[in-house]
Amino acid sequence: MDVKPGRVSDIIRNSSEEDEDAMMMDLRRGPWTVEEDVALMNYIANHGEGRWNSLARCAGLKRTGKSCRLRWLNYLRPDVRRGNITLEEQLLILELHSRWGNRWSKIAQHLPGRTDNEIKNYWRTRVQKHAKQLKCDVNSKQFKDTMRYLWMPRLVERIQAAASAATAPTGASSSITTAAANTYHFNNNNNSFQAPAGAAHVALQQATLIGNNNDLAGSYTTPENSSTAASSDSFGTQVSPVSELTDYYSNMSVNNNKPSSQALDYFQATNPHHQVGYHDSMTSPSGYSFNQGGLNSHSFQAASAPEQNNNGQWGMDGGDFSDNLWNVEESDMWFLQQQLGNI
DNA sequence: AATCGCCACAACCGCAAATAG
DNA sequence: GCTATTTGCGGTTGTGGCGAT
Repeated sequence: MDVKPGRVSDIIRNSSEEDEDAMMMDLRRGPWTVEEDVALMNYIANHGEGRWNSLARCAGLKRTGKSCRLRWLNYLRPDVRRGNITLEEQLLILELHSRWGNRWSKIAQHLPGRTDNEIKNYWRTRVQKHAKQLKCDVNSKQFKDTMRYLWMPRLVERIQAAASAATAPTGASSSITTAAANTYHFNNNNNSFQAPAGAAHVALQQATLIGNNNDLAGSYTTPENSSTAASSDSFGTQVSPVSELTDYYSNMSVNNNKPSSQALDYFQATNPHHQVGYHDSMTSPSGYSFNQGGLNSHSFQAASAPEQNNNGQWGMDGGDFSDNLWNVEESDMWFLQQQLGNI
């Protein structure tokens, strides 16, 4: 979403305690400007984060400490990962939410670089939308079973397919150029961030941060390449090895595909106690049964779903592969609706 | 070309827990 | 131990973008 510079109307004027303080001090709220972002980044680069109220004052920002903290954590922090939620991340979110419910910050701890806000937004916009389209409550047993027995196995399939396809050349490299043009640079000489020359605020929305001091080190994935990087990025190492999903995804046949994703490995851990993989017919605890035909990639491809191309492939019509991974979510909806129709 | 409605996401709000003084 | 302040979290809202009409 593009963010326009603040307006006069953004000056606070209502009545909570913090707002009254804010009004007394003529504090701003609403979208952040490039100048504010740079001021905040520079201050944190030199003094570190914490003590947000005093930080806001000392940095010369007419913002509440709360607002500064949120801006930093959810947006400016160098390690914040932007761009589409990858398939692996979707899978993790579904799994972790089924375990912990709306504990967004806890879930976010297992998705490096993702913020609780981003995950919460994903859940509300995507997952709840699916529940709505399936005409069931997002917290209902039926929807949870649908996620567990249909959607998640389907995601695993797609991750595997993506891993195979990733070995083929893609045309994703051009995105790097775009990102580079919208990049904030950290100047090591004077410990300051510099906005790109003539930066419109819209550029900030897609900018990556490149820092090279102790606190702000490294370069970060771009919105465009974050999806294609899914199979080899920083998943897994912080993820608990214990998953209920392993019960369902154990012994999955991966002989023909060799996914490199650690996240997928996470869901494929061998469990000697269970011989039934997701390709087999399953009956959910609440009594819904899901036949293997719907979960079999061959029969699935043979069906006349809306986004199937002439080659019987999913979304691989010559466009950017990461886009297709994302857009294919609609075919998931079609697929889930077909399956539920058979129940 | 203009308008409308929906969607996604950044930012805000209120509350509770943690920490400082 | 008490109070004030700060931090963290989950829920909600406001707004720009974009497709449909």
